[in-house]
Formats: sequence, C-alpha cells, structure tokens
Amino acid sequence: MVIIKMDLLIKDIDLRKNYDSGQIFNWHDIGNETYIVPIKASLFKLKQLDKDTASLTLIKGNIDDIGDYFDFNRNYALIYDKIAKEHPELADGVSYTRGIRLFKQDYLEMIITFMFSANNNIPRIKASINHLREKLGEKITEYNGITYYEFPKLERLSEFSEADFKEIGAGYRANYLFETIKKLSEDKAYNSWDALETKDLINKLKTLKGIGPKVAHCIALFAYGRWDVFPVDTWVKKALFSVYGMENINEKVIEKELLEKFADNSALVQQILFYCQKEQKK
DNA sequence: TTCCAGGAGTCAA
DNA sequence: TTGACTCATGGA
Repeated sequence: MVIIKMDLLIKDIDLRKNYDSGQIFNWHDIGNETYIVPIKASLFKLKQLDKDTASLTLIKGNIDDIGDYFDFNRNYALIYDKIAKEHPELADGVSYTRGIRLFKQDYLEMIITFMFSANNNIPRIKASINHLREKLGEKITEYNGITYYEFPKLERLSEFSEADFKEIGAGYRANYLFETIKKLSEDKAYNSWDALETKDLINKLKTLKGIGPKVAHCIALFAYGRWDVFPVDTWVKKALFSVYGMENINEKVIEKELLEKFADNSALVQQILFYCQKEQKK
C-alpha cells in the first residue's frame, strides 16, 4: 500500500509575522522558516514556501483538528486592501502587516493564555503556557527530539493549586487562574457562548476573575472569532496616540469611536496597530 | 536602579 | 463612575 502524504497550501500568510503577532504562544520555531504547531490533539508542520504561501503538513493526529484555526473562509488580501483604501492613514501599516491572519483557537486555551497575558510580556507568557502543557497536557508525540503536549483539559487544570500556578510564573495572577478554573469547572457554559452577541460575550467573560475589558476582547477575538472587538493594550494605546492623537482610551471610547469607525474590521485594524507599534520598537 | 510588559482588582471619593 | 494604588517577575 502506498501512502501519499498531502500538504495543504495556505495563501496570504507570512509565518514569521504571525509568530511575532502576539496571538500565538505555542508555535515552535525550528529554523528555516519552519514551525511546529500543536493544534488540539494533533501536531502540524508549517513551512514558508514563498512570500505569501505556506505549506501545512500533518505530523501526527487528525487533519480535522485544524477546524477554523486558519480562518480559511476570509479573503485577507481583499480585507487588507479595503482597510488601506478606507483608512489611508493606515496604508503603510497595512503593507507592513500583510501576511498576518487572525487565528481561531481553542476557547479554554485562550481564556487561560490571555489571563496570563495581563501586565506580562510575550516570552514570559509563552514560557508559562509551555510549562502548563508539559505538566498537565496529554503527550501528542515526540518530533526531532522534542516532546509536544496538548493544551490541558479543564479537569487537569483544576488539579493545579494556586501555588502550582505561581511555580510556573503566574505571579499575582495565580489566584485569579485558580478561582476562574474552579468556576469554569462548575459551569462549562463557555462552550456555548459562541451563540452570544459580541457585547454579551464580552460581559460574560468579564464575570470571570482576572478577565477585564482588554483580555475579554482578546478572548472574543482569538477564541470566538469576533472581529467587532478592539483590544487595547499598551502597544495599541501608543499606536492610537501616534496615528490619531487619541489619549485616555476607555471602554466608552472603544465602543463609541473605534468600533464605529472600523466596524467589522476592527479586530484586524487593531492587529495592524499592535504589530507595527511593536515591530517599530525592535 | 528603574522601567516595562497584549491589565485587572480594590478602594476611596 | 473614575482615579490612584497595588499586584509578581524577568529582561532591557
């Protein structure tokens, strides 16, 4: 029997930019523009083939595990064009950011990951999440000498004490994580929040300890795939000041000015501002 | 040594 | 509702 290994081609994608885009904390850079990516119980290899095309290869598991992860149903080239046309002040940012997609990742993984992200930096978030996978996640497989693990199930997360979270670098967020995981274990309703309007979804998320406006917007975007959100962190704050002269951004400003201005493309505009501001510092 | 990071909780006014 | 203060922690 001959087994033909099929690679899936992904268009309009720049892997390096996505790796640095602050929405992914579990890709492993193995060099040569290649990344090992655990999604659910499967392991994939992503390789950049040319400027805007990558290949996706299943290493272990089930190809169906990619689900909506790569947001294939959206035409990113068209959307970037539209943003540049409607908002000329962002045209340079659009050119610089092209290739970034907005991934739709696991609900629980995003809730926990972005709770870690509060007042934290990306390398530390990655390290903590990696420890969490190693300590509580099911092994997916070993590949080139590295063992890859799934993101832990809720049942395993609830075995972790506050002290355990501190040990993997959660700091003062340990108590928030412990309390929120306890609450989620009692009521797994977050699996059905996909049916909610974005505003209601954000309010639901904010009832969880350790989740404020910014983290709620991130979870609504990167887990529930909402684009009518606008997470404002320190980078986006700086960018909004630099491009629009905006100061004192609060929830009212986000709702009345930013979400009205950018409508259903708010999430991608926010990502453009975040990426450009962050890369500018490099 | 101080500042900063994909901020949120608490409390007083 | 708003503003000041505090919360770990490691890299720059």
